Amino acid sequence: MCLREYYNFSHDNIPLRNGRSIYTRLAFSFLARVSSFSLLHPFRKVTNHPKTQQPRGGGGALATGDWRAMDEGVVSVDKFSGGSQAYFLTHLHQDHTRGLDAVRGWRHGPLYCSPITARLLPTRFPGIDVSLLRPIAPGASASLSLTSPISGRPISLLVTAIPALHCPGSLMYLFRGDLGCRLYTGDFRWELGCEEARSAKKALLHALAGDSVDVLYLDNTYCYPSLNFPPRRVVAEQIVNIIQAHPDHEVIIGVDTLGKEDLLLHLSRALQMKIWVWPQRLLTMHLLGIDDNQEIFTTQTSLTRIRAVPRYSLTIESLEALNTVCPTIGIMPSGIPWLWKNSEGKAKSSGKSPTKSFRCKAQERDVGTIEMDYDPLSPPKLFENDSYALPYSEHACFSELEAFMQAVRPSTVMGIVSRSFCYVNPRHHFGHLCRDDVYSDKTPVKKSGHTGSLTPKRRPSGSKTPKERMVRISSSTLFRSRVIMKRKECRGARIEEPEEPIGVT
DNA sequence: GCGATCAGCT
DNA sequence: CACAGCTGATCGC
Repeated sequence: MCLREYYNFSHDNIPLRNGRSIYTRLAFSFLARVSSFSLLHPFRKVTNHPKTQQPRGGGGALATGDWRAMDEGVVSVDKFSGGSQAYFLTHLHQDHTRGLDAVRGWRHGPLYCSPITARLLPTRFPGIDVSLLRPIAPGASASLSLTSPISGRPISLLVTAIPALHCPGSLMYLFRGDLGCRLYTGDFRWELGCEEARSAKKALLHALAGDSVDVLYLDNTYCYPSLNFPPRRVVAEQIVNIIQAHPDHEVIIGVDTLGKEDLLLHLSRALQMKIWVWPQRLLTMHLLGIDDNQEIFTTQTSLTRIRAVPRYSLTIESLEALNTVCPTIGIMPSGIPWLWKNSEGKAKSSGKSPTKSFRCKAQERDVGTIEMDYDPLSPPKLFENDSYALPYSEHACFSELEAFMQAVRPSTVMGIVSRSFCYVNPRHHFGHLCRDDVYSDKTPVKKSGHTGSLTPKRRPSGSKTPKERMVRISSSTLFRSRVIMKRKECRGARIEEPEEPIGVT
């Protein structure tokens, strides 16, 4: 395949070191966007107010209707379709910003987020009215005086931002006040072996001030008992070793638009090498302030053999194409288990993409239990001999979720991720860690919505007994249930409103 | 014709 | 089977 052919086919945004034709559709779209980049408006300051004391028991001070109001007219998290009085963004990944309008901007109301997210938002949503942004620093609180759209009575909330350690600027939100005590984790990691996570735990416990969480909305992405992976710093060092073992290779690392910066920084420092990123990613790095002297990241391909490329660009075809020009290895740092489990470097290359190869493996495993525990002694391979997948995850693994549950001990817990590998309701695994699991045996396997409003939903029975839930679930069961749920979603299945507010007895 | 949303895919 | 994200098709104004 000649170079021109290579750049003409779909994954044409991986550059070569000779620098030819590196600017791609992605790069051009970045340039178009950056032209409309404007300076940030000075943000309105968030003031702290004394904690609003509320009776225990999950907001029992208010009538049933006010719980629905929290869904319909008070507060939304990672949901921006309007109709609420205050909006909260946990982090700037695309699947958490649906409803934010990139062109016409944001008009629905005050939008709370971290200062880092506020800094990045105008680059992703150029039309946003920054005067509506309400940055909350990690650990800080803000008080909200809202109104029940049903009763017209005032609602006081105190929200505290907790570092989520998922990607730069990611936050959890702890809500206390007239609607009870609710913790929305967003996507998070919880590596208690690291100082950052211990500090986040401290901040969380401090914010709780002895109060207990009525409803925990949990990142259940990897809520499956055998999904455990090492801390990120351990995996980062493994990636260093892999690159060092290929001194004459180009290296392609798949990353997203935000996240895994610490990995790239570690690689750069450990290997004493710059890292190529695409132009928008470079802007992001500079906005994050992690490479002010421009010593680490570059958009010049001639300066380095390590390139961070959009994750979707790292495929069998792109690697094969690159290897026709120069020896290249691919590295996929990802928590997705079927990428790094036991491929033994013998992937089926008949498929056009890594996905197809792994789908075959998943089907072969359907008869058995999923076993995803990571073995660091076995070099993980992605889909060819020259590619590697490592469990560098920005989401908490099962043991971390368990530790989190033990620290929080909520009255009840709900998963916030519907499109994930594990869509089993976290209550199936952590019900015993809930103080008052009022929905035992009555809950759907999966929450219908992805993220968003803060009103728990439930569906009448039909789920398993507690004993049945303890049985390890085969991947075929997971797959079938998933398909069913997806079809229901496609048909527009709805979950009815809760018959009574959580915690009201 | 345009933007928003959805479907499909990786 | 998809962490998050791209692309093209379709729909409604």
